Amino acid sequence: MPSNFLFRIHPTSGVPIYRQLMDQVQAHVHAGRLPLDEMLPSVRQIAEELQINPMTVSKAYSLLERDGLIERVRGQGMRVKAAPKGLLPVKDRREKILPLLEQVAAKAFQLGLTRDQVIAALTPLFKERGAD
Amino acid sequence: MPSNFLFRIHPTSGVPIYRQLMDQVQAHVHAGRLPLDEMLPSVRQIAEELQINPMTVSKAYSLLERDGLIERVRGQGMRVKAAPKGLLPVKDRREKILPLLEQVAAKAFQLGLTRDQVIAALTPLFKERGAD
DNA sequence: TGCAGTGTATTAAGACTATAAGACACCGAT
DNA sequence: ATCGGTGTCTTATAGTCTTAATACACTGCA
Repeated sequence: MPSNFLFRIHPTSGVPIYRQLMDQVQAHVHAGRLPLDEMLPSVRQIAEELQINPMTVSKAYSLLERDGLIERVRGQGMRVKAAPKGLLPVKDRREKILPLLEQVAAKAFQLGLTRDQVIAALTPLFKERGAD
Repeated sequence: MPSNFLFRIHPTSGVPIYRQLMDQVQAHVHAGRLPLDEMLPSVRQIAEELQINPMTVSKAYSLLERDGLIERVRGQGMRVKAAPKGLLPVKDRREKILPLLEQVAAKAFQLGLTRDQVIAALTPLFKERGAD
């Protein structure tokens, strides 16, 4: 069993709890801490650990399932799902990430970081996955 | 008057508008883009520009005044009360944008977008800010 | 003195977030 | 079949966020 818990809530951030959970699941999947086909902690388990309501966790899980990142296994729980790579045209996928990129550009401007500095910081976050 | 507007709202971020405004005012003050004793844009001016309610801007201003960052001048508006802090080292500024970049990388991974595709989508967003 | 501009108070309404307690269908194992 | 586990549905309640329309005291200026 994993010794350290995977999730944490930042109460002062202003971001809804279910959104924070979604972001962290996504990050863990990307980082490989939640491998493919791995079962996620149960809603009651996370709710107990974070002292929040199970329905809040359920809301995060449901939206992640809608996004195709995880899947529901009846009577079992939620499982990390293989990315259905390429179902959507590139243009649509780009549109989905655009709001995030706008935040990046705004924050970079705020901090006085150039485009190249941002790219330099962003590049190592992309994992090597052999040929694309 | 400055040609470029100082504030921007990200509707998809989940962060309340008044919190976004507070963060941006604070960043501008710290960076010196809003110097000491400078008058801030009026609540109605910002509300018009961002297509939001004046009371939402007022809420941000009131909380910033409570924090001592700005002060109210009756009949005039809000004035910057805090001195600009020195620009942080690049390393610290990079740290501040890192969580956002991790989110970008994770989302890109989920969508099956490569590093180059992300950069291609990000670059034009920097050009809108003028030369760096 | 008017007048336009400043932030703010008020009231009302709607959407969203989170909690609580209970119930359900489903699954695996005893 | 029973039991404990899974996610989810339902109902209700409370709080926050945002908008809208109106009004007020205050200030600088013509």
